[in-house]
Amino acid sequence: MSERVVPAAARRRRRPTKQGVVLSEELIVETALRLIEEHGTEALSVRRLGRALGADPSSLYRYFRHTDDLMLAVADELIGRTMRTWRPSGDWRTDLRDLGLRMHAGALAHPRAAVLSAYRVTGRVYEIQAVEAILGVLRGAGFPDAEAVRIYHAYVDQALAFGALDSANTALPKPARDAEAAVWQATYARLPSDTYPHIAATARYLVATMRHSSYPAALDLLLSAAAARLAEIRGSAEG
Amino acid sequence: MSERVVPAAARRRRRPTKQGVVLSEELIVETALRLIEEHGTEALSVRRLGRALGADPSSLYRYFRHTDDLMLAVADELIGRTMRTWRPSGDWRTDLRDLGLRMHAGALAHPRAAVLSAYRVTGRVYEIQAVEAILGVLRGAGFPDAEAVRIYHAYVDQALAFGALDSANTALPKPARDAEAAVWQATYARLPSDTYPHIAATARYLVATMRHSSYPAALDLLLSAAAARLAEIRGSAEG
DNA sequence: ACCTTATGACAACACCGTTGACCTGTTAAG
DNA sequence: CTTAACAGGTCAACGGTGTTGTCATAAGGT
Repeated sequence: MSERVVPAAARRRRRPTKQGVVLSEELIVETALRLIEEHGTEALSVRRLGRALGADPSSLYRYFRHTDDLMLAVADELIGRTMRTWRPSGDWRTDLRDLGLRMHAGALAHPRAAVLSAYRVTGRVYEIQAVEAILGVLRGAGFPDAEAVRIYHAYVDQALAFGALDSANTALPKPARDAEAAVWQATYARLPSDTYPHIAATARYLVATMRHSSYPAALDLLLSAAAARLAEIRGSAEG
Repeated sequence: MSERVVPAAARRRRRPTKQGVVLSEELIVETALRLIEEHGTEALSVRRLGRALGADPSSLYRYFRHTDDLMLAVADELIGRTMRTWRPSGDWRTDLRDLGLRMHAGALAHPRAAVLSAYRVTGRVYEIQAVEAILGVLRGAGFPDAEAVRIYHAYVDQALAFGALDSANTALPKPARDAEAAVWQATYARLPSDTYPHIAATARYLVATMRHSSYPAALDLLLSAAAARLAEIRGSAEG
């Protein structure tokens, strides 16, 4: 053993697989993403990925230390794709709203990766660029550094957390999701108004909104609060 | 097979295990929670739980259809514990803040259950009570129904999402967590200020805040925005 | 006291991630 | 052009997982 994984830059001997495929970090990451896209969250295992690539599962351990490492790479690629298509307009609130929704959408498109990337710091290129960009928007808007960091942190974690939450839900096997919907219709919509007055009174709204993610609403609340804070700051700076 | 699981109410023959334990849904749920508490997230598997109970793993399938069902039961018990110790004061903002922090803390204490309960509707007793209580606080504060539901949804999902996010992080094996911390210190704190001016400028704040959960900050932002919205509503109602 | 049957136990299945030992084609040095 | 080193692919195995079909038995109603 000693060191099984060789850093991508130092790779030289491109020996093809028995089935003729030439492996690479990128090919593996792409295939993993494709697998998740096509066959859902649970389709991703080292063994299946090996099969999809036309390589022995254990070969992957020449490129990634564990499954986790692989998932971090996938996660970073995801961040990269989101950032690559983002064009800041100059208005901080619009930009952060837009970016938040993009990150959320990206997460939904790749549920399993989203869950992993949400609670891990990849420390890879794209992640760093994203951090820089968001901090830039906030500081550009006039938030003082400490405040910018505080809001940055809440903003990013919120996007990641909702992304993970909603995509975990998305990734449920179909019967389970149907069961969820049924619970709302069957259980919550029919609770008696004497024991559960508040639920009964709002049942129609509840059933309607529960279908959609609450992320946009939560995001708007956060941005409103930030805007209010900024107005305060500007006011006291002038006064 | 046909139907392996018998509803709790209909159980009659309390046959003890080979090792002399009398199983029950409650005992299983409690043991599962204890196992998570004592030996961390990964200590929970059907087989280990069976061992801890002194029963064959397959016996558990007489009580729960799959692991998932079991986890939902665990999740609901968690909600129950949180609600049982909550004493509303009458001030909506204080109460929601308090409850949010409690839910978050509860999630952190039981990482694996938190992750599961975050994206599932249990439809069980305690969950329903929680929904009723929160809606009650919001409507009592004067939010009109549609608005109350919108805020309820964002509030709950945010609590669950951050709970899951932070507890997933908590549940990382120790070496992985140390690695995370190292990434912040080693990578982010040392980026050159010419290519990453915003990160460099705020590095000290970044490193400091990244240690703590951003949930309290996010919660406060959400509640501020809700308060602002409420003031607006009251204003237009009077005017 | 008997019979039914709920419920526990057993054994097996198909999967999983990971690793140590082995083998071989590529490549760089002579 | 040959050759030797070794990166990188393969194989087989380990110990784990959730789940299920089948069997055995003690509890409880009659």
